Amino acid sequence: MDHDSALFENLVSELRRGTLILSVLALLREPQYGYSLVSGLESHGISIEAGTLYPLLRRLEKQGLLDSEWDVDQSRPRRYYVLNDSGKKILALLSAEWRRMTQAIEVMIQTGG
Amino acid sequence: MDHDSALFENLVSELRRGTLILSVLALLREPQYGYSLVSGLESHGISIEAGTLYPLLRRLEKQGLLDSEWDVDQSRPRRYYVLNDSGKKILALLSAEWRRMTQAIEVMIQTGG
DNA sequence: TAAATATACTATGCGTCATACACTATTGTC
DNA sequence: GACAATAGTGTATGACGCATAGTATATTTA
Repeated sequence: MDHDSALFENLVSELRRGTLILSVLALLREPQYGYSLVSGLESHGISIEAGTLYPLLRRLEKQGLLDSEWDVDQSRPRRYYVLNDSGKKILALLSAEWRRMTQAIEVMIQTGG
Repeated sequence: MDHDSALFENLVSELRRGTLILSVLALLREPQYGYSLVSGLESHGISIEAGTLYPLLRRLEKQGLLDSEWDVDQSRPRRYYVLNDSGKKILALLSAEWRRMTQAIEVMIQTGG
């Protein structure tokens, strides 16, 4: 990997940053376990490592946006995560702010200011 | 400021992160000095502190995406920054990736997966 | 039986933003 | 003439985040 593409990859990482939370919150309106979240995001073209996701889930739960519980009734134990009311509220606010930002940026990309 | 809005502000900060670079690069297709960048971003609804912008400009220059020079012919010295060829290339790539990401996220926000 | 997939998780380093801080020149107002 | 507001550039540091690398096991498939 040459310098330019390394730099590009780094900038893309930074773009992904922050939006990751929004993506995860959006998917967590329905209960999901970690592995299904990784697959779900991947299927939407958003790649994330498990080692990145789990600490994020811990943090979101600590911040009181989601709840989690183990399901041990299936072939294998899975820990399910889902938004609670607070999380749903934040998701709505964040989505609105996201759209506002994307529109502003789109204008700048197109016109240059 | 209560807990919820503090949390929300924090998440918005994270959203802004990364997109800041894209915004700055977009505006720097035309030469700008620091203060004009802050005003320009502000007029698009993207707020940024000068203390955040200048280190970012240093970094982008160090990464070889932009050039800068002092203009001392005006009433007051100003340092102008502008994208170079490498920066323009990166901006084009990054814009494309940005649009791809926003579309993916929009789908997730709307459908939940 | 071997390999691939499914599944969960932690620790730590590196990089980035935000805040606080420091400084000067010009313009406008009373 | 004095004072405030605006214009303008920058640095240092702390808090916090992702990414990488690593660990571990169960189930399915070949």
